[in-house]
This record gives sequence, C-alpha cells and structure tokens, in this order.
Amino acid sequence: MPHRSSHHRPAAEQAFLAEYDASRYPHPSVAVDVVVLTVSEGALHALLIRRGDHPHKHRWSLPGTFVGISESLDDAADRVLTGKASLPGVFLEQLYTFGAVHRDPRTRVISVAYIGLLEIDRLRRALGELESPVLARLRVPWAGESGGPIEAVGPSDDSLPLAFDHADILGMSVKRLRGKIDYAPLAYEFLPAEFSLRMLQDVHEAILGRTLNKDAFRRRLLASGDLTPTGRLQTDVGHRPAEFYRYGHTRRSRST
Amino acid sequence: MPHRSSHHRPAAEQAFLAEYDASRYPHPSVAVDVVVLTVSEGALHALLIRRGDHPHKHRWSLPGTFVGISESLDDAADRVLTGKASLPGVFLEQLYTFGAVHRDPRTRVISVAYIGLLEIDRLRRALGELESPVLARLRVPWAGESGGPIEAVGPSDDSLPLAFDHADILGMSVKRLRGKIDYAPLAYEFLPAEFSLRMLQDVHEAILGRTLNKDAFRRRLLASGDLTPTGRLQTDVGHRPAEFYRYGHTRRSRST
DNA sequence: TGAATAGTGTCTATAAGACAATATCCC
DNA sequence: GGGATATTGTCTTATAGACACTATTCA
Repeated sequence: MPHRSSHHRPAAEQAFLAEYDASRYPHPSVAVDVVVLTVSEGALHALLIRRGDHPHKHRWSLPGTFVGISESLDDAADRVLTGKASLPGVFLEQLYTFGAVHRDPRTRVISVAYIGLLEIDRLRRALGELESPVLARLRVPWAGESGGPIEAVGPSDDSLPLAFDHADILGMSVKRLRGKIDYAPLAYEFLPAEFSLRMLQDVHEAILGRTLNKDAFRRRLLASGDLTPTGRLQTDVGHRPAEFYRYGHTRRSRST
Repeated sequence: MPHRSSHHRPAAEQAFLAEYDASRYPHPSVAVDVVVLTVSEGALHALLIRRGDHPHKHRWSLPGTFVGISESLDDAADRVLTGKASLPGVFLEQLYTFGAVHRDPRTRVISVAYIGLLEIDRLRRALGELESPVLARLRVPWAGESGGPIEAVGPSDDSLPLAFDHADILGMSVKRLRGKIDYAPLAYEFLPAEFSLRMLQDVHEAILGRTLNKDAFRRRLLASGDLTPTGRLQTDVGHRPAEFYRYGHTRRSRST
C-alpha cells in the first residue's frame, strides 16, 4: 500500500535514530512466510497450518520460518518448502514485507512473504506425508485488484480463523497474482506439463475470480506464440477431445 | 526475481534451522533504503548520497536508515525523508526486500527498499539545505521491463560508482515504475498540481524510456476520466498555449 | 507573417466480444 | 443418433497508430 510520509517528528527522536548503531540496539527478528498456492476445482487454495502453541493457538497460519543469520531470504523461503513438505523445484517469488510493530504479540517480527505456486496433484502428494496442514479455499471479497484481507474457508464453507496478519498476506498474494497473470507465465505453474486450453482458461478464471470470453482467450493465447501443440488429444471425455499444449515458444521453421 | 526452490539440504541443517529460536540466535540488522525519484529534463533522476566512511567509502548510496525496534517499516521510510531532507507528504511505496547474505560486508543487513516520488522543484528546494546529496540521472541499459542493475550518471555523463547492491535496487525501482505507470497514478507525483498533457506525456516517456504516440496518449488519458480541465492556459510559450489539467475525476453533472 | 506547438478529424490496422457452424468423442 | 465440448470462421465494436489539417500564441 502506498502511503505518504508523515509530518515532522520531534528533533530528539530524529537525532536518536540518526545515531542508531546496528550493534548496540536490539534487532528485530526476521521471518519468511510462504503463501503456497494452487488451483483446485476452479478456485485458488492456500496451504495453512494449524498452530499448536500460543499466540493464536488453534488459529491457522502460513508455513514459515525464521531467517538464519547466514542464510539469504530466498534460501529461507526454499527451506520452508524443501524442509517441511519435501517440495523442491517450486516456483517462488518474493511478495511483500510486513513490518507493523505489533503484528506478532510476542516480539518484533518482520516477515518477508513469498508466494509459491504449484500443481494441485503434486501438492496433495507432498501433503499426504504430513498431518496438520490443510488446503483452504480462498474467498476474495473484492473485485479486480482492489486488495485487502481475504478469507480462507474449510471444506464445509466455514471460515478458518487466521493467525497474525496472514489474512492480509493472503490478500496481497491474490492481488499480485491477478496483476501479473496477463503478462507473466504464472498460470502454467498450476498445471501439468501438458494441458488443454480449457484447463488453462479455468486457471485464469480461478485467479481472476471471473469468467473470461472463451473465443478471445483462445485467440490471445495461441497468438502469443507461447504455446506449443503436442498433437496429443484428451481421451475418455465423452465429447470431442481437446488437444494438449505445452508451455514454450513454438520453434519457427528455419526456411520461412 | 522468481526462483525455484533448491534441492534437498542436509537433514542436520534442516533440523538446526527448524529449531531456530528467535531469542537465542543472532538477528540480522534491518534497514530501509529509499529510492527518491524525480523527473527532470526528460529523464528519471535519483537522490544519491556520497558515503564518507567505509565500506564503499566515496561511493554513492541511497538514503537509508536502520529500522528501530519499535518502529514500523513504513515509519522508518518516512523518517528517511522527513528527517534528512524535510520532505513530508511524499508518495512512498514499498519496493522489494534485498536479503543476500553478503550484500553489506560489515554484517548481515537486510534492506527493505522503498520508492519515493516527487516533483523536481520540490526536491531541489529541499536539497538546497543539504550538502552531500546529488541528483543523478539514471541510465537504463535494458528495454521494457526486463530488469537488472542500472547506472547513475553525473552531470558530465560520468558513471557514478554505487555502493552495495544499490544498482540492483535502482533497477528494480525503474522496473516497478514501468510496470505500474499504465494503471496507477504515479506520473502525477512528478508534476505540479496543474500540468499540460505534454508535460504528462514527457513524464510517461521518461519513465518508459521511449517516445509515445501523441494522439493515442491524448485520447487515452482524456477518455480515462481521471483528468479535469482547469480552463487555465499556458502563458509566454511562443506557440499556441496548452490547457492545464488537474488529476482527479471529472465531476459528473447530477442531472445527466 | 512565420515558427512552433496545441488540438481536432479521419482512415486504417489490430484485438476483443458475440455468435453461428462444424468436428469429434462417448454413450 | 444424441449429448457434450472443441475448434473454426465471420461479423461487429473498441482502441491504437498514422497522418493531415486547423488553432493560437509570441517574435
């Protein structure tokens, strides 16, 4: 969220902070939280973990970890996925850093949020090994890219109480996804290597939260040159089978 | 930059970090750096400060500060502007968090970068009070939104040596600006309250690093409904004077 | 009057929405 | 064959680029 710098502060506070010495004053803790997103049944879902301890005991939170003193932020985000869920090779991108003073009631924790995108089947397989996590459907109460906190709902449409400012982090991740889906190849992260145009459109619609024009979607994506037809067709579908495509630039013939 | 989570780490390291206790292990320092941007003479410029101390003595760096233990990130970014340069009310937005382990050779410093946008005249007035800062023109070696580090050049087109990873931070800020200029009202931050369409187009061109079609730009901006004509005209311009506009939705008549 | 830039009108090319027609699979 | 969805083609509409023309100011 953009803001405007505030009006003047007391000169004493300015002087104090200008003299701030990194080694003499207490440092905040720095954590990374990862919004692990997937698309299932036409809707975005996020991976949540039920907290066993205070604060926010029994609320649901994003998987995360503290950042080691000799570990980059990206590596810490990796570690959340490769450690907890054995999920190497997942698309990860830094989202936003949440730094309100009292966002964690215990102590000062600044959290660098990441988004991780992956296919539902792969995520489910990795989750099979674990106990507490749940895939919660996201309910977005705003249209377009307005932004703001969003809800996570359980299997029976019950709203799951979220820990800390994680409703804001989830909201920011959906906003980011919506803003980038039209020009960045994010949707393919939610799909297997080969997919039909309808599957791709379903992913776009789940992210955007609205239906799209089928003809225009087809034309636009095929014209982009980012899709390579595989020649393979769907089977056992009870109607004309769709062709499968693969993400990647079509090789242009050398002679033309 | 998106990345992919790496392959498995040694179980011992995972176990160690999983047990990481915020109170027992050293915390990184957290700083904010602000990319203060303005548009002058058809080009983006950023505020840089010559470092007087090691490391990177005599190199140029972004204005920044450490984050206080009871201070939000946004407040720390405010303080950089209201403290050092007496610039309250400036548009500030969080950009990205830079967390490579050795980005600062002294100790572990994670830096949350912000962008601050303001009008050239206002910035110059505030700078008059100070000594070391300079407004450096930005030279962007990539087109569109490819991203990557960029150069800052002095008055005689000499490249200024930048401290730390500040060339990357500057590059990220230009990339962000280019990505948002078409749908967010960023350009107006670089202009006085009343401006001509040509002045607005000049700002867009400076940000995008390329010329735009004049007719299409006019049509698009006027059709957006975001501009209110003031009725006032330029004076002393040696050619037909342009009308001044103001940013803000045109009030619609109640009867129509 | 001439130089210079603002602003308007028109034509064309491209992309999106709407809709109809045909294709192909399983039952 | 019938149901269902994929795929293709055409028409219409909105928007962007190109270009020509008119308008207004100061020197």
